[in-house]
Amino acid sequence: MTAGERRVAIVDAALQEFSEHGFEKATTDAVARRAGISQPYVIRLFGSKRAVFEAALDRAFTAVETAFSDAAAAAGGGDPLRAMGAAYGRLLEDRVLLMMLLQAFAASGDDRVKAVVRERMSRMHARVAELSGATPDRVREFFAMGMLLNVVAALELPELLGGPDWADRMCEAL
Amino acid sequence: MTAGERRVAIVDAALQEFSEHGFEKATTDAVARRAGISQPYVIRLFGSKRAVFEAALDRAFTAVETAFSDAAAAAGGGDPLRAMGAAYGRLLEDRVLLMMLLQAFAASGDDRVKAVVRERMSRMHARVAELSGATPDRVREFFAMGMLLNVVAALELPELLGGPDWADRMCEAL
DNA sequence: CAGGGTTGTAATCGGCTGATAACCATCCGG
DNA sequence: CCGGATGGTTATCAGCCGATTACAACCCTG
Repeated sequence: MTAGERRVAIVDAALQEFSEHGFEKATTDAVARRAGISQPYVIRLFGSKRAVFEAALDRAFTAVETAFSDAAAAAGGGDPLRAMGAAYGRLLEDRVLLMMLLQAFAASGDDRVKAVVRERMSRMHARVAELSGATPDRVREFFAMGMLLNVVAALELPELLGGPDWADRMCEAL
Repeated sequence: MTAGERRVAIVDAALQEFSEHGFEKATTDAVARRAGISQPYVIRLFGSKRAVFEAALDRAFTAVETAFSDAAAAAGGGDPLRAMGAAYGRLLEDRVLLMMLLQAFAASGDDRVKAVVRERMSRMHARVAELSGATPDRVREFFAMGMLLNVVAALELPELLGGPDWADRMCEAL
């Protein structure tokens, strides 16, 4: 397997580990085992644990951006913002991407992570505003609901549906 | 100083450390130094690092609940939900409480943390619905905007006001 | 088939950190 | 003044984890 393919596999594994455990608790050894290789090789291909984290974060943001672009393109005559919201809801299903974003927000105490997140969020905001043509108020509400859904995903509230009604109420936004 | 007073001081220190660094990266030694005592004493008074975290989390949730109750009580004839939103904005100013909540969400990969957060969020949701008398839709939007503000606080976007316009747009919700 | 680049591993190190154990100081009631 | 309860500390351990080093297998290409 080429180093490039290996890198992809490592980012796959890293996305799982970091999204579940966060930057600090996730170990490069767990990433390596998940990718089927040895821990030192992970470090060698990326240089450091932080670099692996940033690669995984980059993929997560890129996936969301792609989903938004595709949804807007496929919206046709409908409301692009609603189409993007539905696309985000679909991303929610596997929980991994969204948890990764939440972990990145939480890791923003670190200045480098914060800089990356700021830059990507800035891009995403501009892109959503451009694709949707919506008012600033609606765009803000769109992002607010997205953040709520991140937390809903983190707490695994969908599995509570049919339970306490507050979970229902929050989830029906989809 | 009595053990009870010491516990309060430790929770104060823990709130700072955990909110900034998250559960994993924050150290009991840093908490101890901030509280002006030795690291083993922190462990002895709380039993474990996790217990310190949970105590700090409890205080954060309680502070928010108190702020909401006070705001609703002081709302008079005005809109209680708007008053609570303003109160949340005021809490945002010191960033610590909100960051603590965000860290708790991120730490929800841990089942015990997740259980605590679910329970407290459930209580808070019920309380807000009761105090405000608002429709489920409005209550959900209220929480969504709160989650957005958490992220805004984490990324320290207010310091960007006057910079890229997306930060302005998100912050003007206050 | 020589040999260098590529892909990978085993062994190990070194620092950090939560937790434990043992000990010490101070205060106060009888 | 004695002795236990209370409020602490120092010293130390034991495990984890990221990173480094040195080495090994493989595969092309000339």
